[in-house]
Amino acid sequence: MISEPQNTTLTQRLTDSGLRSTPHRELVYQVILAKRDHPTAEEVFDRVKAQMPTISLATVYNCLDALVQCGLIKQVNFVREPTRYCPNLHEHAHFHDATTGEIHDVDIPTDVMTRLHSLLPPGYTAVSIDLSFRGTTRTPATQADHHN
Amino acid sequence: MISEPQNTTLTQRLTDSGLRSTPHRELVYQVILAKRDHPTAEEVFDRVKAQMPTISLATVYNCLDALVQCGLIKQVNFVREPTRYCPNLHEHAHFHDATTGEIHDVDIPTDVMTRLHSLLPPGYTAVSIDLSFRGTTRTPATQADHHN
DNA sequence: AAAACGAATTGGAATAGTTCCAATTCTCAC
DNA sequence: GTGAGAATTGGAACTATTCCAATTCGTTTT
Repeated sequence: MISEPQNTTLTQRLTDSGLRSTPHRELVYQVILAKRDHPTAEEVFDRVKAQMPTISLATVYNCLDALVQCGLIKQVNFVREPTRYCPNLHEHAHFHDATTGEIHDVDIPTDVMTRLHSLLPPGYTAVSIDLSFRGTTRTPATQADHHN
Repeated sequence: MISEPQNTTLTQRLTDSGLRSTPHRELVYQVILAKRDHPTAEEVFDRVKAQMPTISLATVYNCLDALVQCGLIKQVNFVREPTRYCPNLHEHAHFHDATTGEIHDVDIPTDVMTRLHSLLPPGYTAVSIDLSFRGTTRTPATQADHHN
């Protein structure tokens, strides 16, 4: 069930950043990949503990930092919420549903990305762009609400 | 030195949101307007204390919340940094200079705003958009670095 | 103007999220 | 297998924020 190429990428990326590939880091990464949501460090901790009960929260933070450092995951944060982690490396934005608390990925076309970069005054160079929406999704109440 | 119309706006906005205009809230707002930066609650607290030494941090948080609620200031947050507050009500983005730690406002033209909204899937309604860049500004080193 | 009511403020305690640290364990290179 | 350096651990420390009960303040009612 463990896909070889992904681990290769992981190891590759880690060593590229001068970091070691360790079982802990691999598991943390796997757990984040497994469920395409945006867990907090605490949530990652819980999920990882299921498979590696001895791991400590400090190590989870450490692993997450390592993965962020080597570019395999990204940190996302919303106002007064704990930091969340996201394995989607596509350029994308986040939509934070104020009602359900859910976070959805929203693709951003390249041209929009380019346009955003072009808004910066001369001399400014952005290494990352963070775009997040907050709002609501249509409640499928009066419609056919058949899927959950 | 206190501009009358601004206070009127403040009072207006507060009462519109069912909140009272109080000396504390007025001062907090003034202090944020006075310096066009992006202070944390703690920084606001320090600045306010200079003029009103008895105010408590809890009250500062309360006042900031009130001002956010009535739409006079906005919360901004960056990864693993305390929440910052911003009196610029224009649609704008933030550029976080990774080197200096400074935060600069970046205007966003209406058409870009519109374009961003249009990226959302049907049924999604965004009440706010949060756009922030992280990067560096050109170090005026080899150039004429005459202004500080 | 006094009383009464609700909102705002206060200080301190509590909580949440994250980082730090010293001791231990692990991994890799030799 | 030994040594050096990196990773992990648990717990304490720290920072940011919220909560709470008591008090104060402003308005409105009378």
